Amino acid sequence: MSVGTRERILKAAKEEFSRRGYYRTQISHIVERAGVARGTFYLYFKGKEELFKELLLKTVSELRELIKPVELSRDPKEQVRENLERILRYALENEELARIVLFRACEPELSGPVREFLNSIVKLTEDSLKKGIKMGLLKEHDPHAVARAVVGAVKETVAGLIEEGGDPKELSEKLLSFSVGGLWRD
Amino acid sequence: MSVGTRERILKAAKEEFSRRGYYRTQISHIVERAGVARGTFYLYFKGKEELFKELLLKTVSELRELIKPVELSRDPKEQVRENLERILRYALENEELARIVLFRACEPELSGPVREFLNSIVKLTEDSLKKGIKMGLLKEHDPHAVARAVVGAVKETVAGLIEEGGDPKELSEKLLSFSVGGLWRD
Amino acid sequence: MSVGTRERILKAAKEEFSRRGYYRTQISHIVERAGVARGTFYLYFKGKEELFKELLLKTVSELRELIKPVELSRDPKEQVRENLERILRYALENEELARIVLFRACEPELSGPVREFLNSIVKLTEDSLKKGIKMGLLKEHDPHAVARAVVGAVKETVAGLIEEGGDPKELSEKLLSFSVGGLWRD
Amino acid sequence: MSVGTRERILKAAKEEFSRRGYYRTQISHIVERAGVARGTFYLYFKGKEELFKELLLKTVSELRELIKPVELSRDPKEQVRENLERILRYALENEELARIVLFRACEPELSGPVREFLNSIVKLTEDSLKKGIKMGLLKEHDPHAVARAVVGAVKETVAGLIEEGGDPKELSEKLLSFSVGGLWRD
DNA sequence: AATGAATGAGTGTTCATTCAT
DNA sequence: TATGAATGAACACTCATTCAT
Repeated sequence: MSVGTRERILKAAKEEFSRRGYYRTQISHIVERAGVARGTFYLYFKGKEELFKELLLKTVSELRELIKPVELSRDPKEQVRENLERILRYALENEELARIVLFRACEPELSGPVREFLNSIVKLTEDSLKKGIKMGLLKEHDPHAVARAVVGAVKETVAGLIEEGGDPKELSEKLLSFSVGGLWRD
Repeated sequence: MSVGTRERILKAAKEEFSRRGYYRTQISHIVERAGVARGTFYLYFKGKEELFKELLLKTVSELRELIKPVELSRDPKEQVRENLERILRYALENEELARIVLFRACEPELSGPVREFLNSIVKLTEDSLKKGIKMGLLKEHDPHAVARAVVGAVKETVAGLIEEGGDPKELSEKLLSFSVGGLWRD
Repeated sequence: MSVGTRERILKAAKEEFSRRGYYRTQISHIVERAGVARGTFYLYFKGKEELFKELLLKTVSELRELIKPVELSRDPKEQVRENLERILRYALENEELARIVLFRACEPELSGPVREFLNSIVKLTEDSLKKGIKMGLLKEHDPHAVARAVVGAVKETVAGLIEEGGDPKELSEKLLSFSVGGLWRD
Repeated sequence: MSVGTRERILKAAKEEFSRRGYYRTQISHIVERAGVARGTFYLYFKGKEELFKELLLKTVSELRELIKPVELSRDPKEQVRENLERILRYALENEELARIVLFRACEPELSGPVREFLNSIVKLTEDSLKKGIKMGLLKEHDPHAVARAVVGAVKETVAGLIEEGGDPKELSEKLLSFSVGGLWRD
């Protein structure tokens, strides 16, 4: 068989979870969509919760790999923009996973990996901001508060991309331009 | 009785929903916390879903009232900052409601009012940006993309305030300063 | 007050039970229709079941009183017809009670009084038939089987009167004529 | 397995419904009697009400098939008697179903199919009576009133057969003889 | 590896009844 | 007498999981 049973179930689960959320998605929805029997599901996954967490962990780990550390040898703004673009592109190409991470992981017991990921991104951003400030490149903002704001701006941009479509490259440029230059003309 | 039964149930429900989310919260959790009998719950609320929606609708409607339109007679930046401060203060004083709206309203059937609210705020922001651009006050950004980014920044700042604490006034200033002036020194 | 609270409740209960049946009728239906508070109901009745049984017992006892023993000094057929007419008239004037007894007393624990009443009427009819046979007035039918048939014919005629209306006197004549003379012309 | 799960549940349901009536019968009664788990019930039936209605519909449809139209080529009385016998025999062989239809289908929302069936039988009887009158075989009775009476007599005879036992053939003869010839000797 | 019938703990909701006022 | 807020036992139905085949 060209595509394994496990992959069929994973694909079906992504679709169902992203449409219905964790609690409204039933095992029967998943196995029907995957075209396998109920029992087969439990040959590949310990249960519904484990499967959901696996999807979350896989996604945040892939997202993490998309974020490359900024090197001093190249323009840092461009590198940040590339990171943004990669994330936006990933969300566009993995819409269901992005939807699950952004909108469907809200019960406390399930959202742990996502919250950790976001916190680590906030931390990463904060450290970069601190570095930029120290190097004199950035204004003297409160790095933590601004890091949260920036991460929030990115999250919402990703959400917008998923809901309304758009071009990852352009959006990354707009987001960067706003973050870097602010709104005010003067 | 100094405090009504309905209020006791509402308070307990806010606490439970904000801690456990909609699906993990059972009626028995709510009535036990409220110190009333199971049947009493149904004297005041049609059911679990209705109660949850009531909490969501009440919150977004209160949030909406906190946002005052910007008047031309005063400094617009200060008015925007006041709006931000009011929202942050509300979230701090109504932590449970804020947590429910931000983190616990994610199942598609329940999150409708919240999504509508956020979309309306994005629209409002977008219109303000357009006006500011037309008046020459703001740079020529894509108003829609930037509006999403700004709303995302606010959302995440609210989330940070709830999770880590902070001062609404200071945070509103930091948020405004970042949005207005951007990160870059030059 | 011209009409007592107890009577108001009884009246409301008759209406509700006859429309909805025992299980679909709730105490709240009865007290709302009666215009009294929930608690008041329990000042006058021990509970829902007791009230229902009271209605049944009252009705069958009133029905019983309508059936006069046949005297030898007058035409027996006319006396039977008068009994029938009285029963039909009672059903027409007490439609709700009749409906309850005929259609709404079907759960085993509730229908006891009605079944006993019907059995006693079958017995009464049977005895009359036996007497009539002994006196040479009636054909030599199986008295028990025929008594059931006759009682069934009366029951269904009462039901028809309630559902479709009609004149008690005429119906009693038709019923008697059928029972006495049968269908066959020859 | 020699007998299917669905049949086991149906059998148990017939027994419980016929003994306790619709509302007093709990799903737990049915599944315990059937020897299956609670959830198994819902694999085969949508719910308690649907199952009850299925039993009613099945029974009235089977009863309907037992009633053969009277042909002109044979003695009409004998054909009517055969119809009666078939119905009585069915009731005897399907005591639980007969008991449900006769005694347990009394709540307005549930009794619809039974009422329709009885009305159609009254109509059928009425039409036959009219034909008989037109052909000069029967006396000039009010066909509708007499049809109700006849159907009532049959119903009660069925009830008596179930409660007290008896021979379908003999009972059909007695019932016919009473209906055809009446009670009066002269 | 795959099936799908069977399981049973869990949960939202109802409604007759009580009791403090 | 009358009230009506409060009670809590009861019940239908769901659905993740198991297991014999």
